[in-house]
Amino acid sequence: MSGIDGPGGPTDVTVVVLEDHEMVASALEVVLDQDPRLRVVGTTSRLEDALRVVAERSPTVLVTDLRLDGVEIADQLGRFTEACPDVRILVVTGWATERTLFDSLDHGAHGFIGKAQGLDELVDAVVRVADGETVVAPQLLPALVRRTSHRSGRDRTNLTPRELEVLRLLAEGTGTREMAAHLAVSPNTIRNHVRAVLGKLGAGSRLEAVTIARRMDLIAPVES
Amino acid sequence: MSGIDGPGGPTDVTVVVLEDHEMVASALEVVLDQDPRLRVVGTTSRLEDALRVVAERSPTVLVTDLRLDGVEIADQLGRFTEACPDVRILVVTGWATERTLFDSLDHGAHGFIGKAQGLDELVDAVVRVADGETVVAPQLLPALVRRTSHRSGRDRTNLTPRELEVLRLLAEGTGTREMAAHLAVSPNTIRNHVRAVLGKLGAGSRLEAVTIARRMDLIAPVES
DNA sequence: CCGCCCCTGGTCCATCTGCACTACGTTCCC
DNA sequence: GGGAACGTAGTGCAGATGGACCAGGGGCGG
Repeated sequence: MSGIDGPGGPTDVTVVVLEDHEMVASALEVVLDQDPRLRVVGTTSRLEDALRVVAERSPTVLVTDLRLDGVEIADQLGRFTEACPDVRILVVTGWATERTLFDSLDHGAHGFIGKAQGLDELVDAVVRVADGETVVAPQLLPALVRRTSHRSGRDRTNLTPRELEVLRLLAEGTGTREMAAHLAVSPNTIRNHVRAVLGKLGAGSRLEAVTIARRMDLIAPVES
Repeated sequence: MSGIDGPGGPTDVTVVVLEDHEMVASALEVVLDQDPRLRVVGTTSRLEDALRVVAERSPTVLVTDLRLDGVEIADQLGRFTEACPDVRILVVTGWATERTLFDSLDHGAHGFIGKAQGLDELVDAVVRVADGETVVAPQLLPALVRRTSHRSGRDRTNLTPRELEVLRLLAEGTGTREMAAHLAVSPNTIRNHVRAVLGKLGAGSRLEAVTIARRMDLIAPVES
């Protein structure tokens, strides 16, 4: 446990950076390390490495990007808090949407900013997150307010888990028959789920449903 | 026109950075500026700004990422060489595929590396591109070789322009009737095009065709 | 000039899909 | 206990789609 803060704020913040692109990870490391208050103790583009480093070094802050869709955001963040309960997580993503924001915040993130932000804001966010604040990119605040006020803004699609699953398979071009086999249910059931998805998304065809879902980022922009 | 090189290589390379994410752009600027051989004279996340700066400053090298699909890569690179015929272009992308590589190289890029590369390689690539070399990420060399040898590797799908157009519309969830209206042809014609696409891609449904096309990156991963 | 390829338009038919509606068992919560 | 939501499964039907063909017109290179 490195020192968190003196009476006047954080002084020696240790940071681990996890970012998909090695080049960007390294560049961020350089930038963060230039700030006298911050010390980068780990930089990687691989989740496993990051988990290991976090467990070993117990950094003050984990700066991580987001490469995954909803379910996996939860999983990813969960594994970090599991590896080191005290670590504070700042999500930095190029895919800043209401949904990724909420998913992150719901699953343990203490900060969330987009890559559209500048470096100053990044450093500032790291420091403030280390200091115990919860930091959210200003542009996304309206969404937050909207959510807390009349609690919609997000899951107004309210697809059931099963429907989401079917939707994801759809997005991969899976046919009815295959889906039925894959999920071990009757084709009729698949058709019902698909129907429900179409209805809830307001789509007129499977194809349209997938594009709508992609736009609402219910599914990752590019599948594996 | 800043000096290109003395007898021993480039000495004062001016660089303009264009990169989607402001944060990454700034970070790369910091990193590049740390190298004594390089001088960053412009950093932006907007194409128009980059074009203006390139026209005004005539930098040695333009470092740019790639956010667009094939057609627009050509357009983007073309506008830069138009703005400043002498500028050498290094493409740095997180979406490094054979197709983006070839499209870039075919349309005036002098270097192409992925964001999976490290900072050293980035700096090295900038210097070498400035020095007159053509730099390609090592991992992508096999693709290059494959192409130059038996000249396939790429357009073995050989979709016709019209078919590509239909495919792109398909990817946006457009229905047969809409496509017919949009392209001002008969629905029958659309169906023939779709059929041809399915055949050439080996797809069994429109949905599958779209995902296959996405994987072959015939279409952009996320549409506007 | 002839052939090849592309865009266009069309037909026939079996199957799939979208739409509507019913139904049963389970789980969870009031 | 009862209701709501969910997953499962089914039926029926009109229209869309995939598969297999054919054919004319235009452009382009041999």
